[in-house]
Amino acid sequence: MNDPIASQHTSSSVEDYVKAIWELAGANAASTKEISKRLRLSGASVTNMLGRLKEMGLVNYERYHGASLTEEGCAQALRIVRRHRLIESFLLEQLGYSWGEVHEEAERLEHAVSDEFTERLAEFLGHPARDPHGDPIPRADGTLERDESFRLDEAAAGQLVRISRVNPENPSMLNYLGKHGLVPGQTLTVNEIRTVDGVVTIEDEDGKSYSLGRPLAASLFVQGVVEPTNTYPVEPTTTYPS
Amino acid sequence: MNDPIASQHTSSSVEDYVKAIWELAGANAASTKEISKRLRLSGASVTNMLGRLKEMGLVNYERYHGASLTEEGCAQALRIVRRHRLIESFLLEQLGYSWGEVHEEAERLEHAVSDEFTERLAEFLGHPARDPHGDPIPRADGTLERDESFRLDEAAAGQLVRISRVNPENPSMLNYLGKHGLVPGQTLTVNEIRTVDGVVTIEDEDGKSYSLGRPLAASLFVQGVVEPTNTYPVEPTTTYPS
DNA sequence: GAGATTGTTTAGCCTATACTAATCCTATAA
DNA sequence: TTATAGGATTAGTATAGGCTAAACAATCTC
Ligand SMILES: [Mn+2]
Ligand SMILES: [Mn+2]
Ligand SMILES: [Mn+2]
Ligand SMILES: [Mn+2]
Repeated sequence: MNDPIASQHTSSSVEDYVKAIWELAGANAASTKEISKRLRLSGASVTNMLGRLKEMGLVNYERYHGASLTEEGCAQALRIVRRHRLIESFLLEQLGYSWGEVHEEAERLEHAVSDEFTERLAEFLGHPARDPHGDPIPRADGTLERDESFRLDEAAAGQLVRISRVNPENPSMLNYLGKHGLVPGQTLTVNEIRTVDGVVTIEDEDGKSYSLGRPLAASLFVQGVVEPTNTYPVEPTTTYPS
Repeated sequence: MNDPIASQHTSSSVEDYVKAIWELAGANAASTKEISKRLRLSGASVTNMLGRLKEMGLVNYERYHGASLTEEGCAQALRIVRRHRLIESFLLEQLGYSWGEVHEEAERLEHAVSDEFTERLAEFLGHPARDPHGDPIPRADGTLERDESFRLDEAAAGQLVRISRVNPENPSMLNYLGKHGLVPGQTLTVNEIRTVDGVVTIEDEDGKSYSLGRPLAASLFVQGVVEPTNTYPVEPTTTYPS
């Protein structure tokens, strides 16, 4: 059914398109506009590529109705995302890159490394579960830890939460958050969610409090801190981003 | 004089051409044929690219008379070779790649890493002077340790020599040499150089002896082991391969 | 239901980098 | 000095992946 030869040589362009669709829409369809905005390409270029991705069996696409990943396309996307997040981890933890620098470098390297390299790197790093931004690293078998976190500005006042991940898109926000220790793993108390302007006031473990504007608050993803109620160990997985 | 913008975006093709000329000819001119054989491209493709490399100021080229690197081209080549050899070192020493596997992976990665990555990797590895094959790693400033080694089959019978590098081109030979500990640093005694068939008989530090056919003997580069006669520390450098 | 708006596609074009086949040069050998 | 073999170039073509401008479709507003 699938041509295993064809699925070998995906160019870096193809890989970036497939990844973009996965990040934008998960299992749903992404529009031409969304993709073109994210990849900073003209709409015409995207239309053209969607046709070719369809030929390659990587997306379902009908003109004027966007594109969604096929199973093959989703598998490809996960492969690239795994590479990306492992490489980011390496850059930060081993080479001493800063939080804001890792993304750009990984964006290029993800297309150049082999599966061999990827798995050896995973081994070298001790098979990390999450990247420096708290995003789960897809496993070699193509499964992904489900992420149950929500945006900080959607928390409730008084709630005790833990930062699980941050939006990696904006380097200057990353920079600010990193400087103040607002990184994955940090526990926070939500003091106030002000509906007027969206400012969220929080207090960290050391009792230091911050007032974060909506853009910053929306780029912090948290999970409620609760006593575990599970009696049996269930680890839900998915293949799409949260 | 030089356009600093133009020298920024060298594609991976351009980088491979420049590196090939450096490896084939050093400061001299490489012929279209030589380049096409090394890169496994048609002669027509090479002719075409040489014209463009000339436009970019990377080579001196006159049709029918081969191409030699300009200063700018040589600097580019050294940058790529530095990346290549540092990456090879990382793959072998840190990720557990075997001798035969490192070259192919480095051949792709050398085009994807940034200067930032390269220098952080050099730091991470402790600024190694040579790669796993014994080839000197160009320094960040564009200088290169001069290599005074000669082919094992050009040694003299009875001579005491040390392996300084091995030809990295042939994976199966690398494999054989690696398996028998015939790696850079190993000291050997040359027992016989048989002119009839080119077989070289050597003895390693443990007294084990080998008879190497011409192809194998020619892919081992050695230096004579002598007492140092230098009274002042001179470290000769160059920008071209030996 | 008719425009107006906005997103999408088509048409036409461009560059980089390959290829083959045909032609042209150069150097060597007689 | 000239024929010739082999290397080099040209001519013509292909593919991937971009672009702009113009035409077209879907949706939103009145
Ligand atoms: Mn990318
Ligand atoms: Mn990340
Ligand atoms: Mn290469
Ligand atoms: Mn090497």
